[in-house]
Amino acid sequence: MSEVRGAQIADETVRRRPGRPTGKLHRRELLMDAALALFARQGIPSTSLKMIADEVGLTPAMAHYYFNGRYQLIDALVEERLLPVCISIGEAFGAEGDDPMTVISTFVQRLVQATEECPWLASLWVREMLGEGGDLKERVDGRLEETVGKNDTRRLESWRRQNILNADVEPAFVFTSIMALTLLPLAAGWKGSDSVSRDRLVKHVTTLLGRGLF
Amino acid sequence: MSEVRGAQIADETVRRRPGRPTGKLHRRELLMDAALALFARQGIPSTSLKMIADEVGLTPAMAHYYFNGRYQLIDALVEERLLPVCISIGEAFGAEGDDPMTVISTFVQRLVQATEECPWLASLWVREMLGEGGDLKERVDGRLEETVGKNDTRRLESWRRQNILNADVEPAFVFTSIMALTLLPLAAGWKGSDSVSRDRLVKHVTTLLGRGLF
Amino acid sequence: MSEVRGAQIADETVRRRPGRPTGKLHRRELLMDAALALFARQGIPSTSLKMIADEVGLTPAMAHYYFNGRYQLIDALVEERLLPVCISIGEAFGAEGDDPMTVISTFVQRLVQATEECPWLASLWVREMLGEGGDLKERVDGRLEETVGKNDTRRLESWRRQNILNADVEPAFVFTSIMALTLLPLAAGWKGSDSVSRDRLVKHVTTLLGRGLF
Amino acid sequence: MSEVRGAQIADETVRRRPGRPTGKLHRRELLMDAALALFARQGIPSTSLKMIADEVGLTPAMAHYYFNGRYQLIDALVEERLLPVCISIGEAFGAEGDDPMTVISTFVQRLVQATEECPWLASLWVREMLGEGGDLKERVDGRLEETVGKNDTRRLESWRRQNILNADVEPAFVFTSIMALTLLPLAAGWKGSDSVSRDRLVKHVTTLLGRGLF
DNA sequence: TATGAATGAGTCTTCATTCAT
DNA sequence: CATGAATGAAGACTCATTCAT
Repeated sequence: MSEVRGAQIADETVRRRPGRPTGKLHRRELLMDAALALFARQGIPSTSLKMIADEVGLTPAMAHYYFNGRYQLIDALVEERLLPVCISIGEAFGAEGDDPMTVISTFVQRLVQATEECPWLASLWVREMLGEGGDLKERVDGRLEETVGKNDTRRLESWRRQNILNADVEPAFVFTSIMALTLLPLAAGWKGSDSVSRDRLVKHVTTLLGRGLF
Repeated sequence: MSEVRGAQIADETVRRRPGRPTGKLHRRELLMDAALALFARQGIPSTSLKMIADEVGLTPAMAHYYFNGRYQLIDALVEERLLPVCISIGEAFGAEGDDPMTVISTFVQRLVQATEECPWLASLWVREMLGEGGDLKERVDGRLEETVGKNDTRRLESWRRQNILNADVEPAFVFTSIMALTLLPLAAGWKGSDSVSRDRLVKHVTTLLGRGLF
Repeated sequence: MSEVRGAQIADETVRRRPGRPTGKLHRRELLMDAALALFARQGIPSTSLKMIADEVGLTPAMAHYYFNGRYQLIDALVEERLLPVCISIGEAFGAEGDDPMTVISTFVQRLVQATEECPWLASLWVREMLGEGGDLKERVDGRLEETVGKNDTRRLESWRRQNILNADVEPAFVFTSIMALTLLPLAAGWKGSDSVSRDRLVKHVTTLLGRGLF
Repeated sequence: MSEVRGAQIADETVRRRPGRPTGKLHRRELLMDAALALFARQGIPSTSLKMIADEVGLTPAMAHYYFNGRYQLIDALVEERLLPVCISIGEAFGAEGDDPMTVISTFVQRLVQATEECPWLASLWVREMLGEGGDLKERVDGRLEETVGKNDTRRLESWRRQNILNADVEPAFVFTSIMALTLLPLAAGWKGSDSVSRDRLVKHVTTLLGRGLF
């Protein structure tokens, strides 16, 4: 999953310029890291620019300077952090020719692995991508529809036509079910930091889905 | 499910005192109704006391007066609205002697039905009961542990011992999986207002769980 | 010119309720008085809500409380202070049957008299009603057009048709000329506080206009 | 009117140094042009250094660098742009031996012509040279007094002694009246860009003054 | 009980200015 | 020369809370 560039960018910058550990890029990325961490922990509306700036040792005015406003900071997070991960994960649904179980299993695996580099992913998705007023939903939904969304519906439609899907299963809920089963435990307090726990989650989810869906 | 007292409380109050349709109790309940609706729609941190008061045609000062502060308003919501519903639903896990599938099926059914009277339930749970800084988690978690929580773990432990649970399924994730599969679609934009859609969701979830878990 | 209610409103309130010198109405009017004074002296954009509030011994938050924002404070000033004066003065142009010189003379007289009760009038008009981005222009222009504006153009048109106007005089500039001759000296540093100076200004302007226009 | 150096300075600079079209002098003049345009359109207090710099494609830091601060930028505008125009126009009042009508007529004509090269003149004068807190008044007033002001008062005093002035006309208001009649229409929305309109304004004003004053 | 008034802290944002590079 | 970075002060506005009435 090399496409997923998360908090690494900043460190790479540092590595490339060992003598200037506080370049503009660096601080920008640090701010985004802090923002994601705080957003995931406290929710977006409870997190002020000052909190984010404090985390990096900057003034709120500087946080504003880098992003031209709180709103644009969120925009930047979506564009540079959230969307790349989502698209990278979503590609699992686009791969051709695989049998349903492999598709879903790969997807879940990628999803769980992504949360290793992006610990904020689960919490952010669950808290801000649902409902109507979510700060992220409006921004992400449209963007994802263009890329990933089409694969979902196409795949599911194809499975439904081939009667692969269990009769009592609602196609419209399948994708949500996968996301729910995978992300909710991660978003909850559960600290699945070690890879063993992570693997267990993957197995748990794929088992449930494999037996339940098909 | 007579134990589930949602928005009805207020009306009952009115019925009990037909001559004073705007008594203190009534207003208190109206405020809680408005608070729950707004909390579910916008999230708790984005909802000010003024918004809640406006919704009912009261002043923010009165909203404060009735609950002695915003914090205590949330306390009251938990105590008088959220916990009763949760306990009522959770009892499905406590009933003796049923086979696993019936227990879960009943639970899911109750859960979905509860969202009919309490449309705020799913959104509130998903948004504010996860992570660490959730406004509700700290308040609800302890209280639920005392009552419902024990049943969960006891039941799951018993199933595990009897080897009823699928080997690849993680007992610690079972309860979360049920909640996730049921509440996430409800919390998402999906408008499952009619009973048909509701029934389809129940069938979808129970099918997934029935085949997947056991 | 009894219709012109300026800073008096507040005092009337006080007079009516001698025991409560700090009622809401009172403070609101005091704030508007202070705002007009500061706006006239420093210009609208240079005057912060804090300055206005300080003048009355209130916090900026209270100034906001009374008017729901700086923008709305200006709205209130226009509606409750500026427009009433303008309309009252403008009626001089609407009176029927007078000969041109009397019309203009009355108008100038009213205008000058109005600045006695509303010392802010001249400065505010000259500084904020000209150009394009004026804070007042957009608000006042439309509102005045409905009432006073029609009289202007009708009268001027009628004079032009009767060949009363001097041939070298541009009808489109007549109204502006009257305003300019009267208000600019008042807006400039000149302190025409005593009635003698005021009368001299009226005589000066009417002479210039009387001989020049007709 | 070769003394009036407006936006031309910059181009002359370029012409003088064909090889360096973006020298320091050039940029300085460009900044002053932009400042004058914005000051005239929006008023001085509403115009930030950033806006001015943006207009020329420079950074605010550079704008600061060229003038050592916002305050000094305004100083430079007065010294290098505003005063030269004012003095050049004012000389009309200093010329010896002309009859009153010629003096005034020449003055008005120069004034109107000056606004052709300096479209900011009228707006700036009307908005910032009146009242007490005007950003320009304090700077310009003293400087003009030394040069032009003396002519004014001397001429007017001499006219008054010769009983040339109309009895009902106030000598102290004469100069203000001329400025008001000429600049106010120009400062208002009226777009007198074509020379025809300009000539009509000159004729209108001189007629009014000629018949009214003497 | 109920409200308008009041406050102080905190929100985001803008600004002129400074400074190291 | 020129700029990006940084700051502190100030801007308007919101909020939960308090209090006198």
